[in-house]
Amino acid sequence: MIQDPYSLPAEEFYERGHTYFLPHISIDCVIFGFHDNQLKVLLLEWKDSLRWSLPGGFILKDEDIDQAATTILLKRTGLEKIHLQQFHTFGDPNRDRKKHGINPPKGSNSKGWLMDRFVTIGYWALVEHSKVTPTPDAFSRSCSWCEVSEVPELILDHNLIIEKALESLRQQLNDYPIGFNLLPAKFTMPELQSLYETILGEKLDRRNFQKKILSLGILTRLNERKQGGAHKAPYLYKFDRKKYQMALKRGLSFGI
Amino acid sequence: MIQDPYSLPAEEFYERGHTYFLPHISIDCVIFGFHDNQLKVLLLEWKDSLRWSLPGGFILKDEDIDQAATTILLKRTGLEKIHLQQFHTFGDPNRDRKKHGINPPKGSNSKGWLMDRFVTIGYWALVEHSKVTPTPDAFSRSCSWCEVSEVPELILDHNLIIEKALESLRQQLNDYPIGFNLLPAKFTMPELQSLYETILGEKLDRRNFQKKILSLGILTRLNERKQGGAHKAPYLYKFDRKKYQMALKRGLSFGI
DNA sequence: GTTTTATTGTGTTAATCGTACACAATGATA
DNA sequence: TATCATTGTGTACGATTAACACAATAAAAC
Repeated sequence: MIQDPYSLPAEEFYERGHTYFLPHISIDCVIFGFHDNQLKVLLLEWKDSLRWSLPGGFILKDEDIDQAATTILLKRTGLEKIHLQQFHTFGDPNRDRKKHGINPPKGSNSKGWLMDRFVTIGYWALVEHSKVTPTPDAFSRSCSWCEVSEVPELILDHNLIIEKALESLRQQLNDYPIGFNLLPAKFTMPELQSLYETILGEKLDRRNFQKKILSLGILTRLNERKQGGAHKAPYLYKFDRKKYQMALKRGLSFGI
Repeated sequence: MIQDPYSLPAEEFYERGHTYFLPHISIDCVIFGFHDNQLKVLLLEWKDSLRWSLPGGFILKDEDIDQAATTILLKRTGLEKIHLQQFHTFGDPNRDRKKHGINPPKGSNSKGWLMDRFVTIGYWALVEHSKVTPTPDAFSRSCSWCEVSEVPELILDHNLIIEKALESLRQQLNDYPIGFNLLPAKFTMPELQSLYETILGEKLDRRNFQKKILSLGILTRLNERKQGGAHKAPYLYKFDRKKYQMALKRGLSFGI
């Protein structure tokens, strides 16, 4: 028994995965990034080049499910500390590759464990786009960012999973200041506003937005401005974890 | 193969359950009721009389997980149409009866499927207390209501599951008008307010509460008053599903 | 270099919403 | 018949949100 079954070649993973993992249970991750004023998700392109799917994985027989999700995130992005959120478990009995006409790799047993019905636990994650190294898994030829509104048809119910993840993300963005996880350490107010507008899908008033965000008292304005863009250079801000902790104690009222 | 494995005697269920259900996956239900101005949950007392647990069950190999939860609800309450909400999946590897010193029934195989590690999908449900017929399962001697703040120590992480369910319920109660599911068809404003106060754990102003609730435009005041109590008889109201649908379309702003 | 342009930084006003609060009406009880 | 606890209703104030205007600035155009 080796330590990391994900390092196995695809054929062996397919034939022997069931000795490592809980059967019938998987994890799927909707990994959000923000780039060029667009909200993107990380997708895998299969080696047969005809199918796309969400990054996913399985749960070791003695592994915590959050830990399993963290491992998947690390493998696909190279990042360790990631804002991670379980949001829904999908249990339609048609979540079954056989029923969707997905065949096992050539030469493999067509009754392999991967061809069973799976209940999948959905997680979404927020990552800083520029820090991610998209890395395909053993079954994929590529791993790449895709704008949320341009996601192609994915296997099984993965399109539905993205929809539900977005819904949950919008909800959370309204209740907690989690948007910073999608931006670099230093960012401008217009960048933050654009992020909110993109995710929530509505235009916001520039002045009221700034007032609201600053009133939370969790940002520090730096003595730097973002140079390079055309027009007036905006200030840079950073998210202040200490201020955030203090604000939490006295009760943080959010809602954009 | 019979149709309903839950009808099996406990011993047979224990020995042969794995032929019907997905392994390593369970469902646990936090069933909320409101009575005597108290929020209650339905608990099972085991036949050995020393342990308590949440009502739960398993997923048939070709069954939808929401359907599986609905079946559990029906078995324990006798009710069919129930407001049901999946809220979290619990996947600590220590969710394992062996690790918690829980023994299988006497004479049974100590390596039975029920002794494995389980990932459990948590649902909460809102029911009308007076309509429920609490019904124990094959492993339990009783099924009864327990005030939320007086829940005894339960098996595994079931106390944690209740905590998380409550958290999710409070959140939802703030976002959607779901409280009516806990009351009879006809109810008074003081009853509804008491329900909100109990779940949210705070006193509310009587007049502002009424204003807010009525402004939603989803209640109909009946030409009846609730007789019998001491003091002035309050009006009866009913939740109006049609008005609710219309309100949803024009955007329902909630938040108590 | 000067002008133009799009964008940033900031503050004021009006409208809305939430909170605090008072008094008359009612039904049972004393 | 008087008392009491509770219900039904309305108003005033403060806080929050939404709408809106103008000066400052950095790059680009001329």
